[in-house]
Amino acid sequence: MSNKSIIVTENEILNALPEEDFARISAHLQAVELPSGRFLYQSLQPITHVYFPNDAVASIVANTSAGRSTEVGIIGREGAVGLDVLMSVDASPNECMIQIPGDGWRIPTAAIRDEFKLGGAVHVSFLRFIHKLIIQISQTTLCNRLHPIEERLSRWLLMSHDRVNGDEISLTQEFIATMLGVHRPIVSISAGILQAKGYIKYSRGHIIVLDRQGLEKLTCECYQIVKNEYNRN
Amino acid sequence: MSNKSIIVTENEILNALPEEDFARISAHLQAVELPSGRFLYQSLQPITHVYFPNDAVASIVANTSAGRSTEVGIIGREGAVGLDVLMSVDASPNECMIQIPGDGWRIPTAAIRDEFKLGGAVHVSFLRFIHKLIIQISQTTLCNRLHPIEERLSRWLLMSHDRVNGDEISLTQEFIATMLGVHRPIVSISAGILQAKGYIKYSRGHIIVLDRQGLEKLTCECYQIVKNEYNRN
DNA sequence: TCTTTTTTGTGCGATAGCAGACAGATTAAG
DNA sequence: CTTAATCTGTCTGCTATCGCACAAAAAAGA
Repeated sequence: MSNKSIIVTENEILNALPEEDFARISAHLQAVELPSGRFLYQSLQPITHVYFPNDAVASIVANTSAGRSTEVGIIGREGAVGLDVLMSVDASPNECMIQIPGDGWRIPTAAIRDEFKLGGAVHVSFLRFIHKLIIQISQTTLCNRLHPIEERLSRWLLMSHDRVNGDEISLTQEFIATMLGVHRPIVSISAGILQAKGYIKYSRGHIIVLDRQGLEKLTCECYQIVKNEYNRN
Repeated sequence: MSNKSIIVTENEILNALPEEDFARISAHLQAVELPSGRFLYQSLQPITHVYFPNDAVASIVANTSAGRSTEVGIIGREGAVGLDVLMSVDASPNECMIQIPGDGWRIPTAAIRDEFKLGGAVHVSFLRFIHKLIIQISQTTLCNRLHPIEERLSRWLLMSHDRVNGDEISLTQEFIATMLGVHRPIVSISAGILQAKGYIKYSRGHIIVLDRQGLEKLTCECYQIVKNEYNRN
């Protein structure tokens, strides 16, 4: 009886591992609650664990010293948080926080490094995910520069929706504005437009996605480009 | 007598390799001219070689189907182009082209993969560079969203200047506008402001950096954040 | 030298998004 | 039920940048 049959996870990286690789890792896995706003690592502070979200969603955020922020990437059940430690660094100028609460697993930095060094399935699948993340961040760079707010908001909702169970996303406009790097009233107006079209239902910190196809039609191509990369192999 | 003493390179990744690792790699190195506009790889096309620029500078560019573009990263002598192939992928939705001509080395994808698999100094230093690049792209994501054009232009000039020999950067406003993802006349005005301050001298496709410190004072903190990451270890 | 092409400077109207403020609505707390 | 806190919709003025256009300047080619 393998550990895999005991540890039930929704995390797709863990799930995709061959049984023997998973068995070695599972010895180090710790179940964690991931409440909203929890920092998984902070700017230039040591990254102590790598996290594997189940239904939680995390944001990688860059900050200015003037206190403004933008999300540069989003990680949920399809990936892992903190893989920076596999690239011979202990910290990042960015920070990572839980955007949508849930739970997940974590593993200490030293243990994941040992496993990575073995060069097996873990090595391949983690590098593959790092590449997907690079593409996501790259596309966000372009999107931030060239695309209007409604398309960006739609994309952001779709990417969050892809990573949660159900159709509800619980977040204030203030938070969304911070993630998108725009003025808060802009979110109010844009979300109002999406609601008027019937794509979402919005009320005091609770968004319900009503019509994914509507959002997909409205959003920029960035959504699909990143999705294609995530779906590759 | 090692190959290292025969092959003279300005590329810092190659230079930093221990002699025996370099010796194995050098057997596969091909000297290449890198003329302006040359594509090192194109969107979703196979990446056939990894390139190590000497004095050439390459841009990683993301495109929209509508024909607009933005630079997401810049790579020169401090790095290598096409390391995507080490992450179990053969292609990227982005493209990479030579922005400032010069020369460099290249090595076929298969050879670099073999070397990477050995897990030695090459493995460490390439992963380390991938992380630096991720931080550069992340910071560009924030910068594109939050910082005004003059600061972004200054940063871009500084990053290019860091990677060339001498103080001249030969590029049209049209090209710079494409890289920064802005309207061309905006570049005309911004560059005029930098020139009026005496930081640069501009004339028909030739920029001469006159006062780095001036540019460093004017640019946003993004420049230093990325530079710190590149200087780490 | 003359002509053509490329590159740059500049202008104008339109617009998206910023900065700050404020009141109404909803939720939470006492 | 009452009060306080939080969240959202809306307004006003303001600025940066876009979109488009066009002419001047410089370089390249004939």
